[in-house]
Amino acid sequence: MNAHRRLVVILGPTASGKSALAITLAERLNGEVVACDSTQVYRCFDIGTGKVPAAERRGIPHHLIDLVEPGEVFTAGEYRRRATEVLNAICARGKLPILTAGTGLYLRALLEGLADAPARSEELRERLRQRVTRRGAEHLHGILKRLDRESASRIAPGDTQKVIRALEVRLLSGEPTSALHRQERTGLQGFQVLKIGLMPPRAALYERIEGRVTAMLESGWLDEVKMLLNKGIVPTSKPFEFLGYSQLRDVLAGKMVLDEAIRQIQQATRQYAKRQITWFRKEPGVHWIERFGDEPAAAAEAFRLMAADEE
RNA sequence: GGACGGGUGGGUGAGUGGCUAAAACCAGCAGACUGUAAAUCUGCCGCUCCUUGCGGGCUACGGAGGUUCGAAUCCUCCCCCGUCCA
Repeated sequence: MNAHRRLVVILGPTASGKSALAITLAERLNGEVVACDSTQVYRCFDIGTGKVPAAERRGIPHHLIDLVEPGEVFTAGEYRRRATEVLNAICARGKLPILTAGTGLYLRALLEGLADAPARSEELRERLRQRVTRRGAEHLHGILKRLDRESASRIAPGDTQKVIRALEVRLLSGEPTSALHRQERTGLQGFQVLKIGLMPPRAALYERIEGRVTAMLESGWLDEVKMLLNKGIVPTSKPFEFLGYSQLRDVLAGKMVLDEAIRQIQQATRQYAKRQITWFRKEPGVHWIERFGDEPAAAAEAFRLMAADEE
């Protein structure tokens, strides 16, 4: 009965114009925007994470933004739960949900589901991390090799973060991660999904990223960071790892000059965009538009795709 | 004019006779990714040829010569850069 509920996903690298296209589509198709972005879920970190200011939302509701405090840990599993709820609620209201996706893992978690694996355990992670400090990354990978040979062969010995997660799953569930991953997972139910990918030419994208960084600074990014610090948000909390925030934090601490920070932020953002492109390239069933989302031609193409998808 | 120090691959920068197409890092490109994902990690990275191999050829350490079986590494001259002395 609800198989004809629709979901539009707009995906693409940072600065490709996802938000602009989403708002345009939402205005004309009675839609609401749902963010699929691991950084926008954090409150107070606004400018650098690219949240669309309320004044520029043209009355379109935006969801899954400002979900947690800076000190909290947010995960793909949590995103999936919240997003599923929000999507269902939007449809129940008779509106069209439009997802703007920059975080590939969250999108996959939502659409395809996650394995039935245990959530993270800070205590266990701490213990494993200490082992790495004392015995080295290779040692931990060796343990994984004994406990879950298959996962060990797929994870590089130097990738401590992933080695720890695999061990965590194995130790907490008693089963190898590889086995859990083979089990059936349930993805998003009852939606007809249309994926639109924005892929402007690389050089133009990089240029836009550079301009975007300076524009963010002009709109008060540095003051935002200053306020966060004054408010007492710990400088080592998770969101301070986000692109730009660590550099601006260092500028305010007198450890870096602004020009150097700008250079580094632009560079890091380009590298990030590249990683997103690598991830999205293999996302199945994407209708690619080789333009920025704010170009009229991109919107026209998106509407065409929507209409074609209707049938 | 003189005394030192230095000129290395896109950048920084090791290397003082063969193990060096030349460490390491950065940038760049490509890739991986199931609960930290704006994170984390991996590969490639002078040109070229093929039977794609711990394969062949060519070019390369400011320039030109020289010593040597062999030079980024030693010698000579020259050109630049930095510091100091006049």
